Amino acid sequence: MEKLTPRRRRRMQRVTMAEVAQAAAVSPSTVSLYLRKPGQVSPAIGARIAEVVEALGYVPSFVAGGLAAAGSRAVSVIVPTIQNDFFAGTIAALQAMLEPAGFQLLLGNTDYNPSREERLVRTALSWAPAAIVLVGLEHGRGTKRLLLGTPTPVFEIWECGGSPIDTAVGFHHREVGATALRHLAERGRRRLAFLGARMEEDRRARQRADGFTGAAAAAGLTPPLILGTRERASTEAGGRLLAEALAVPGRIDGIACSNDLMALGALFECQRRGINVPGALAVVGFGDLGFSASCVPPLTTIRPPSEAIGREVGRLIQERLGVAEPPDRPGTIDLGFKLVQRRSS
Amino acid sequence: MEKLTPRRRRRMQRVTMAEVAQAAAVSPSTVSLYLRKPGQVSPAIGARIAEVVEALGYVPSFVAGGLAAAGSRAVSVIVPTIQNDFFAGTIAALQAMLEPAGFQLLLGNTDYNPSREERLVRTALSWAPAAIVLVGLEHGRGTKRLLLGTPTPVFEIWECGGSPIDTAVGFHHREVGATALRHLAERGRRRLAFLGARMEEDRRARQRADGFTGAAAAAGLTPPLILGTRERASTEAGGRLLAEALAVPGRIDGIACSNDLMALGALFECQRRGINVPGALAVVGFGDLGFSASCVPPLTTIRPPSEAIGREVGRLIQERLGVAEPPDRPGTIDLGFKLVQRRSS
DNA sequence: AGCAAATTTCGTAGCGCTGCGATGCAAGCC
DNA sequence: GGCTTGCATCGCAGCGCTACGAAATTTGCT
Repeated sequence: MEKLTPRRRRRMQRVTMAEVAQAAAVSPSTVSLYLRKPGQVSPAIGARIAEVVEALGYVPSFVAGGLAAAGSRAVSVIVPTIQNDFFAGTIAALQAMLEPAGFQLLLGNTDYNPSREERLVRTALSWAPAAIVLVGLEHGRGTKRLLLGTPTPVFEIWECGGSPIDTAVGFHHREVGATALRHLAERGRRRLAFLGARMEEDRRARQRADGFTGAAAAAGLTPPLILGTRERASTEAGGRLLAEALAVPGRIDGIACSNDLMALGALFECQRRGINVPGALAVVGFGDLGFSASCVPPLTTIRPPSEAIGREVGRLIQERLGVAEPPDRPGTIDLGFKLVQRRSS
Repeated sequence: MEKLTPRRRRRMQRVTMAEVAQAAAVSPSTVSLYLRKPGQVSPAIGARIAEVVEALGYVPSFVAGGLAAAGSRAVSVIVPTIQNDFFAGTIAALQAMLEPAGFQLLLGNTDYNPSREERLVRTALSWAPAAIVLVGLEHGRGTKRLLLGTPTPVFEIWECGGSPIDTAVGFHHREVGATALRHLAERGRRRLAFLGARMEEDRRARQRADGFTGAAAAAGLTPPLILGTRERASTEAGGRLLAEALAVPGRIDGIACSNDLMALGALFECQRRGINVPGALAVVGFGDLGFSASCVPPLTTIRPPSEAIGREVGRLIQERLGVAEPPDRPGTIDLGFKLVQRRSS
């Protein structure tokens, strides 16, 4: 029984580790060891291997490596949208932490759709990533089941206060809303409104609105007007919602927005209508985006720890690298936020 | 010679395809076939497999699959930065095209650093992606060598006019600059300036500036003032550069910016100084970002085909899926751009 | 020098899956 | 009936690499 047709399989790589080993006159194990832990190989042989790698243009296969090592150097990040400076900042910071360690980011965006989130989590797990990062503490049944059943570390970011699957890194959105309200109250504002985008889907925006309302009650103020829109945050929506708020009887004198982009739109609307900010209307945003410090007037806003979240998660992932067990119990890291007062309030 | 210590290796998966096969009383090949091409398996057996998959919570391993199939369902995307609405839009569109086909995006950002680009390309290739997407036509020596040596399809996006490695999908930035200039000239502006960010690193911003200058010469105008900054585009930088431009003797009456964010900053600066736009100064941006239609005054800008690039690349990747050979010769797809006139000019 | 200990190198057995050809079996044809 | 044809299913040999333990070599110590 001999091979009649020698099976010819499609090859993936041009140069394999075995070829490098042969050219350097060492065993494949040594090449592998050198590539992973150069310190454990004698300098002479190391140099020889390095030379051959360079000469042959060898590129290791993470696919094969991941299979053999039962785990890849990839981190799955699943966010609602990347067209949003909040998450983009976190992702960039995370990437900056992870890149030196040779990690790759696997990106997915759910567009605030739970069933897409589940599909993405499933795909993510198929890659056997070193960790999986997703936004928020609320997930669909199926998603939760998938995540609870995996040994992969799970990081839930940009939210605090619920019960995380593994580790949460974020801050309290209710507290953000309450802070905005207290600030406006301190500035003497009494008739307030909250302008939000995507309030149905974005639980965190809703939490900020709730915190705003709650703090108003605590301060003995008239319940604030809560206005929302289905669309994503934009200056256009901000302008439109402000117009709506102004049309309501009983003149408002202060607003908070779920996003600086909305706040900027409100500022534009004020400019169009000749409303003095902060004289007639105080405006507080959320996000401290690129333009917030230099618009007219500069925007008072609440700065979330976007980059800090990315950095912290990056750090935790590396810390957990070798560790097989998840921590004894789920943990939450509250990174807080900061009110940045500028001239719009 | 018997196994004294039965080698125990770390397992990657909780449930493997073999276990699914056993539970469904079929061979692993059939499970694999069903998962990849359900139509080629009889309905009865297909249903049985589906049931077992669900019951066991089986998640296939793309790592093992990719190794066996010599190629993975991942697409590497390497951009200068994701903190920029331009590229974020392209990535989102690409993701939307690819997600239904089960692809994953591998993201990297170079921060406009060529050596980081090379490192990222190397990492990307290690994943044996179905395609690799990067921004621009200019790459370091090493990067180019890596890309020329791979059978993986390479897409260079957001630029046209050079010689692509494989396929380019973008538009002409020089032409963007020229269009901005011609528009300003038509509106009767004669003393012009161009405000750019990251001009050293961002070749495309430079090309827009060059096109602006070139068209000015062609129109017989005084050579425009070209002002740049090292930092990334921001309203703050836009305001500062406008201040610089206004300080130069010989009053300017029209500006073009390398980015709508810069243009917005210029508008803010005008507002602060009481300069009438477009009366005393016409402003043209680039990007048509979210706020551009609703700022004060609404911004005339040039809209790049951000999403169209993503969609087109997504389409091309799927088209190339089974095909082993790259197209006969490199190709370029010019998606054009559009001047959107609003009230700032 | 002689021996134990430490360090460096190697051989081998998979990781979980897919592609290829083979096999079995029912249907179609002369 | 004997033959081909077509279809569904199966068996097996890897894909390229890493973990593990063992072998070979060097080092340290008396």
